[in-house]
Amino acid sequence: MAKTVNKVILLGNVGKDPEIRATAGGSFVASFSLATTDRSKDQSGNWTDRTEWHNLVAFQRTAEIIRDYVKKGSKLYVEGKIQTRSWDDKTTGEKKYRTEIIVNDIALLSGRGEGGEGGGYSSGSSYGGSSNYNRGGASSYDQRGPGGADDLVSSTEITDDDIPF
Amino acid sequence: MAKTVNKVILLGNVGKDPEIRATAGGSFVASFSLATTDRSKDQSGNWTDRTEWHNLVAFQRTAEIIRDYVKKGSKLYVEGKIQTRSWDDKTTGEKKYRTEIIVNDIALLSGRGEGGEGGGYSSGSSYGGSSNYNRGGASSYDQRGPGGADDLVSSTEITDDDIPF
Amino acid sequence: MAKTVNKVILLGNVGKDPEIRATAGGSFVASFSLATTDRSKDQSGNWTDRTEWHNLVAFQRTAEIIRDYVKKGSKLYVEGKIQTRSWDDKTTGEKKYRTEIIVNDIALLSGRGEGGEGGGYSSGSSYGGSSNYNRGGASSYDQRGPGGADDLVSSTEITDDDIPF
Amino acid sequence: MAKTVNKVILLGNVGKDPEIRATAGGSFVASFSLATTDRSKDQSGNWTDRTEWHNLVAFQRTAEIIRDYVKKGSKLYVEGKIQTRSWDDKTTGEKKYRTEIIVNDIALLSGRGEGGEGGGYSSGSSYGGSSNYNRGGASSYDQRGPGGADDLVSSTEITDDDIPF
DNA sequence: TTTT
DNA sequence: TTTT
Repeated sequence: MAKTVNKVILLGNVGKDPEIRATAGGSFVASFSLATTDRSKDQSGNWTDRTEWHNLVAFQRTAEIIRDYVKKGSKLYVEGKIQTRSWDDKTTGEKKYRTEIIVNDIALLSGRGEGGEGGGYSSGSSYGGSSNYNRGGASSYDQRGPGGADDLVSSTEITDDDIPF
Repeated sequence: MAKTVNKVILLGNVGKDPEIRATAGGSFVASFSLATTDRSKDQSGNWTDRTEWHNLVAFQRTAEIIRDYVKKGSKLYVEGKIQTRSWDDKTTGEKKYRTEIIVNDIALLSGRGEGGEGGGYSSGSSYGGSSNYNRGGASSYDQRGPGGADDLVSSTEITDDDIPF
Repeated sequence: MAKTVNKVILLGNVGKDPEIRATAGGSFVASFSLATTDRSKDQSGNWTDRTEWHNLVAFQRTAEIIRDYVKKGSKLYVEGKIQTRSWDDKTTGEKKYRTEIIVNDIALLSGRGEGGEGGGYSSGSSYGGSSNYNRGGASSYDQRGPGGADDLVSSTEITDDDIPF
Repeated sequence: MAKTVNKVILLGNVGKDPEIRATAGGSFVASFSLATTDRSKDQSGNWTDRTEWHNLVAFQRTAEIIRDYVKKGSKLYVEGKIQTRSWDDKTTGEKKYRTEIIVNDIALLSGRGEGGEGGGYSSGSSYGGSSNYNRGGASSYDQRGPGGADDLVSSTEITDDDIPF
């Protein structure tokens, strides 16, 4: 039973390709930004748009789905909670804050091919970074057994059945 | 019609008496903090609580209701949206950020008398600050006509009809 | 200020082309169904999908947007509230209930061309029904002045600027 | 990952003491109604209140908390989803529908002693029905070991430590 | 059937 | 800085 509630619902577009890190324990963390746009009237009575950028962080299975299917421009529905981390800046000694949305669940609203100028869902390219992972890799969410991700890359035609959710 | 969604739902307790400011135009702004508590398992598998402090800002009529009925300890349901303001620190020149919840609607969950060690809903005390307002003052939400706030303070018994919502 | 909260958030697909009715006062009402799908484990531990059909009702400007841009298959984000109407069945005398979602806001998640086997967003066809209106007509939400909807139909290439939201 | 969203947020008052049933497997089901009130303007421009009654159903641990702590008049925050069951009426043969909110989580907003004219949280009374359970009974959520519910009833003073959440 |  |  909840004693308090801290709930966020966002629907917007991803600003850049997500950054994926692996933890020592082999789990994944995805970080990315999401833009929402508010239309409101200014003092002069004119409608103006204000874009809000949210810092999102996702873990584990959700991070893997993001790694594999979310890229710059993707339209996403997100449920999560607000969390603010604070630390003391090493140089200035100042208290610093960063507010992030801890993602609980997402719904992908961009079809394949939509949502970004980059490659498709399985680009096969690799950054080569040590703890930087790339979409298109095998996901623990993919439970099709041997063949898994390779099939995803090599199949001549990708059907809906190839998408593991 | 919305193109994007930026929605926050919070239920928690107010950390301090809200700060109320008046704008040049005679409108009100209420600023206050709200605590939510998350229970999660740490690495050792023990349940630990983490308290999250949210910075809330409310305007106009909602600010007046907050001025009049919300105080330290009040339990509150809040709907709003996330907004991050940024500015350049004058001394260090650094970019600074502050994330706030812009309040759209609230529901007061503390009965009168609950939610704080301080006085009741109409303390009658005054800070004397130039643009700092105190609960118990006349509210534009109070539409009882002449007598308004004074009656609220002087009446021997406050009934439900005295609460303007 | 709210005393209670009755809030619904849905994201799903429209089951049929919406029905549009006009009120005596010249306002519009849109009725349509929206499907959401729940994945849960049955008694045997197998994942099963259950589709839930929601009856949605929208009014005024939102109804017009739905008339003009929503059709069978459209993916939609909806905010609203739950409302149950009841009446006595004329033949059996029984009390009957119908629960509907009163739509407050929507976000269209299907691009143009997506979301339905039917015509595009501006079919130009007409049912001819007395109080049955068709997408593609001039909308009070369309504020492009003279030319409005006709341009929408006749233009050789529809750009984003043609979509009035 | 979600493909669709079906989410309900309610904050209101419980209409009657919840009904608790036990399943053959020893699990619990709680059924109760919750009222929300909408204030809207009627045709004449007057504010009118409309009370909406929601049928809620909770399972397992949540059902036990409801059994033990929720009663007529309790103020409750609820998260859940909409579900409509249908069946064929045995006598008339008609299709019948009942829309219910399947409860995922609750937050109790009535303090002990608040929210109902009836007894306290541990009335100790029993209906005697075979599959009808009463608040105050032993809960699997209560992990105080031997003594459990009896202690709850017989203790001269109930402290916060007696509440298992 | 609740609540204020 | 809240609350239980």
